[in-house]
Amino acid sequence: MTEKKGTYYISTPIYYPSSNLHIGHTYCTVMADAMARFKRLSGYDVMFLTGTDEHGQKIQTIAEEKGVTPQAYVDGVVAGIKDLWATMEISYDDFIRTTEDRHVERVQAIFNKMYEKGDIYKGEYEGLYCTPCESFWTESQLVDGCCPDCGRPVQPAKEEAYFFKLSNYQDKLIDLLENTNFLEPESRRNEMLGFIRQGLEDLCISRSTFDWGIQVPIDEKHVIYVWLDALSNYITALGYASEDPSKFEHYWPANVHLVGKEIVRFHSIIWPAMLMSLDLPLPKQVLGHGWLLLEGGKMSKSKGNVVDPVKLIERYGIDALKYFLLREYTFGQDGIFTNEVMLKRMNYDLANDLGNLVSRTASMIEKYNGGFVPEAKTEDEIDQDLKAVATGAAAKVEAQMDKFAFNMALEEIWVLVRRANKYIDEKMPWVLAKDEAKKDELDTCMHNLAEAIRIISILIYPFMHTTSDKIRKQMGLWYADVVWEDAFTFDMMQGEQVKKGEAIFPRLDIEKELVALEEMQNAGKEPAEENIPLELKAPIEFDDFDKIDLRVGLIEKAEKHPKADKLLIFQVKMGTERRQIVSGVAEHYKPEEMVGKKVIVVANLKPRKLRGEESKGMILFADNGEKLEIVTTDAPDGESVS
RNA sequence: CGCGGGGUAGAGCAGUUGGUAGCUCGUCGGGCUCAUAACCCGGAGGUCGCAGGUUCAAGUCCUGUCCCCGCAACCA
Repeated sequence: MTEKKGTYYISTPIYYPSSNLHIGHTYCTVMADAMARFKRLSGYDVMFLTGTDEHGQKIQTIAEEKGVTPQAYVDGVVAGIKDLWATMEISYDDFIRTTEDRHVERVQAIFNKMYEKGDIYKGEYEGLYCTPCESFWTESQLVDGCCPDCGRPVQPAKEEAYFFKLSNYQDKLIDLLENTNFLEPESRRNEMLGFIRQGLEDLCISRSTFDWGIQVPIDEKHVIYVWLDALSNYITALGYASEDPSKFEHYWPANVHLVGKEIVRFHSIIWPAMLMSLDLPLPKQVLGHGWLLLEGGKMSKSKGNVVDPVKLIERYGIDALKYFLLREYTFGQDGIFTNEVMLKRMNYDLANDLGNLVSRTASMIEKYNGGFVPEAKTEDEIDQDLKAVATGAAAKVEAQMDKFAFNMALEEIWVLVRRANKYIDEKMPWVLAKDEAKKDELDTCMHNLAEAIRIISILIYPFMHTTSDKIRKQMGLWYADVVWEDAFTFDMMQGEQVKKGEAIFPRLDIEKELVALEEMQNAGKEPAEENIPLELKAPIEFDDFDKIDLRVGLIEKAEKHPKADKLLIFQVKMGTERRQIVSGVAEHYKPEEMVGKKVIVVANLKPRKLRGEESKGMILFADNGEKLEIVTTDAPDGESVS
C-alpha cells in the first residue's frame, strides 16, 4: 500500500429494521462500499460506518403483534441484515446499533450537552392524536383525514415534550447551504433552502406515548425521539462523549454521509444544527442519492413488490449485481429497476465484453505462447493507442469517483475493455500466428492484451473485487497485491503463467432468466394458494355498521378542483337528490372517465370542506395501497346498499 | 395553491462556462473466426415539449405556456 493520504470517513444511513432490507438499501450500501474500497486502494485511512436505527413506536408495535420483546425482534432482523452484508462482502469498519450501550449512553450525554447549552426546553407538542393507536400524526400522514394505521378519526391533542431550538440555527443553515457544497446534488440543495425559508419550527425530540427508546436523562417519563437518537450514530460510533474519544478525534468530521433523498432534510438541516449546538465541526458533505423504482412506481414492503437482493445474488453473484447497480443508475437521480435491464447489463457488459475479453486472451496466450506472457518487442500506432487508453484510464476513474459518478467511472473502465477487444480485431493475432516472421508482433499483441487486462483488474477492484481476483488468477497475477498506482504503468508483466479457467461471467439466456425471475418474485408475493387471513382493522359491532348509510349515486358531472391537484369535484345524483362530493382521486382518474359511472356513496357522512369546496359524502374506491379502483354498480341511483 | 425537478433518435439516458447533437440497447448492412453464437466496422433514425425573445451563434440564457414527477416535518 502507498503512503497514507489522510482519513476518509463515509457512512450509510442506519437502516430501520422493521423488516428485511430490499434492493434499495443494497444500492446505497453498495455505493458506500465501492467508495470505501476505492479510497482504501488509493491510500486513505478509511472509516466506513453502517448500522441500524432500532427504536421507535413502529418497532414496538410490530414486536407486540409478534408477541416478542422489541429487542428480540430487532435482534432477529439485524442478524439478517448483517448476513446480507456478509454475503455481499460489504467492507464496513463498524456497524452501530442504536440499542447498544455505547450508543445509548453517548446519546444521553449529547442530550445533556445540548440541554446545558440552553438549546433544549420543555414544551407542549400539539398534533393530531389517535387514541386507540396512541399515536400522533401529522396532517400529511392522515388518510382521508383519519389515522393511517386504524382508519379511525383523530383529535387535536397536546402532550408534554422536549424541543430542540432548531429555529435558532435557521440563518446559519441557510448560509451553510447557500455558500458551500455541503449538500449535493444541487437540486436537493434548492429544495432544502426553500424548505428552510418557509421558516423552521423547533423540533420535538421526545415522546411519552411509547417507551421503546433511549430515556431522556433528565426525565424518566420521556424517551428521545428518532432524529436526535439516530443522527447521533455518526459520532457515537466513533466514541464521541465517551472515555475514549480517540477515533472521534481521528476521523471526525466525516467526509460523506450518503443518504437517500427522503432523509436529506434531516441530514442537511437537523444534523448540522445539532452539531452546531454541540460546537462540533460539520461533516464535509451530505450526498442524497435517488431511488430505485419499479415499473409502475415505488418499491414498498406493503405492496409486496420489493426486489430481494439475496435471490439475485444467489443466481448471479455479488459482483454482477453490484456492477449493475453502480453502472446503470446516475447518482442522485431515480432509476427504474427491471429484470430485463439488469440481465442485459450482465450479459452485454460482463459476459460479452469483459468475460469474453479475458477468455479469448487467455486462450490465445495458451495457444500461441505456451501459456506464458511474452515481452513486447515491437510497437505501432495501434499498440500506442491501446497503451494510452490503458494507462490513462485510472485518472479518469479517479475524476469520476470524486464526483460520485460511479456509472461514469465504470464507463471509463469499459472504454478500455472495448478498446482491448477492438485491438484484437485490428491486430488479428490468428493471422500473425500463421507467419513465423510475425512472431515478435504476436508476442507484443499478447503482452499488451495481458497488460490491459492487468490494468482492468486493478480498476475494477473497488467495484468487483472477487472478479478482480478471478481475473488475476487466470492471468497469473495471484502473487501480487492490487496496487492502484500500478494501473498507471504499462509493461509490468513478463513470464506470468496464464491459465484459462471457468468463464468469469457465463452468458445468460435472458428469456429463460426473465421467466425464472418472474416465477421467483411471484412466489414471494403469493405464498401458494393458502388461506391467509387479511390484516384487518379492529372488529366492529353490527350497530356500528348499521349507522352507515350507503347509497348508489350517479356521477353526472366531474371536474378538477381548481385549488388542489389530487382532488376531483363530483356532482352526484342519488334518486331525488343531487349533491357535491369531493374525492382525492385525481391521480387515478380523469374527470371525463368518471361521468356516467354509478358508484357507492357513504351518504350520511358529515359534510366537510376540502380546499374550500364542500363535500357531502364519500365515494367508495378499492385501494391496493398504490392505486384506487372505482367500485361501480348497475343498481338504480338512490337505492340503499347494505 | 406553495416549493423543487424534468420533458433530447423506437427505448433508457449524457450534454460542463452558448460555437458542427452524443452514449448504451434495439434496428439495417458488412467484416472476422482467437473467444462465452461472443468481437469489430458502417448506415438509417432527432425541427432537443410548445411559442416568443436576446445573440454573429441557443438543447444550453430570458419570458410565457402545456405536460409529467417529487416534496410539504419518520419510506434507502
